[in-house]
Amino acid sequence: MKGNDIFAQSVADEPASTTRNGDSLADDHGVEFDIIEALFFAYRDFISDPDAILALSGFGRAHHRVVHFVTRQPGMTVADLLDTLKITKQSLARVLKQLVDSGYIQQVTGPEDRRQRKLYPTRSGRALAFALAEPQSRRINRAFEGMSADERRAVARFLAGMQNARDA
Amino acid sequence: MKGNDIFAQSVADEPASTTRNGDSLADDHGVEFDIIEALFFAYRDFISDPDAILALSGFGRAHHRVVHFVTRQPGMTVADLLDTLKITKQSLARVLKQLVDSGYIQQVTGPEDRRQRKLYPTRSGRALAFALAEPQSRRINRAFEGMSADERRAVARFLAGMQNARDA
DNA sequence: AATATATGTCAACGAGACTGACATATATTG
DNA sequence: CAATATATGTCAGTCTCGTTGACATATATT
Repeated sequence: MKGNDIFAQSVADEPASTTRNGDSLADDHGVEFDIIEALFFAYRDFISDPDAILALSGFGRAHHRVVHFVTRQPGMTVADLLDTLKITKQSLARVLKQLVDSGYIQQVTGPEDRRQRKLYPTRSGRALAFALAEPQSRRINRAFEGMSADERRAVARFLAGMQNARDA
Repeated sequence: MKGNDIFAQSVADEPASTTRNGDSLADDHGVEFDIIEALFFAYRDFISDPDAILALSGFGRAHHRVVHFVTRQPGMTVADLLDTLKITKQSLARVLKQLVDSGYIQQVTGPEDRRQRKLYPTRSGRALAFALAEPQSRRINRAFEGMSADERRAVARFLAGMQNARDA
């Protein structure tokens, strides 16, 4: 209905580039469109793996991240976690509370600084973290198949190079 | 206040693994925790690049994806786009409408099948797509620095291997 | 003529992020 | 010791972007 009769204008706008090479026209200007898209699809599928498992506990991806990092670095403080996830404490609060209430994470008053709450996974928290990591790990190993150790190191270097500079 | 005096229980729960190697204990079981985390940080920083630009137009990441794919594949239908993004049409509707209303995307009735709405970027839509891709592309090239053509191909193969099987 | 398909739209909802303001316990500092 | 700073928690409201379900319209297909 609306917007159909502006076809003429649309074509007049940029006919050459729109039809130049028939299909994809964005392999231009040296922009890494292919890698950009590959990253989008790879990451989307990568994070979809744990979703089924999370749904069983009624959790989401936010819970996944928390359980993961606390398992990776037991004893980290709330501030550490906020810094790692780059979210606000209000945002973390709900998720963390649910994980504590459900018995996946425990908070311990800091032995030196009693204002701190050091975070530890419980046994089931660790189990959950591993269960969530397992399908992702299998996907990674599948993607690594047929690659030399050098090539695998290149992938790791690439992923590190994609990150912002870290303060720590 | 609550949850602090269960420390004893927490420690009794799993003392060996929690303290075995001091810091990170999750390099266990052959799980690819390092790559999992590297992907998390890499992707988070990667998508943060365009956010500042998007904020200027009042758009979000959903708009980014639409402008990107329509620019990459001009003339794609709404169904194509839904299939690519793996979201519902109701979810796409708002975002697409805003982009059309703002003059970044045009809809053209399909010449063969008049039920279809083929999607094209306008000149400013293309400009936006390129502006958003540019910092991401620079980040990718930075991560590629010092890598051989073989290693770069390995990265591309890895990202492809991380994706689910595609129908098309 | 009946049915299927492509798209659009209304309404309600949920996850997960945000800002702003304020409370409490504990450390640090003047 | 008093004042201030820090770590954490919490209440309230908002935003983006996804969801499901139901229904409408135009066009194709059978």
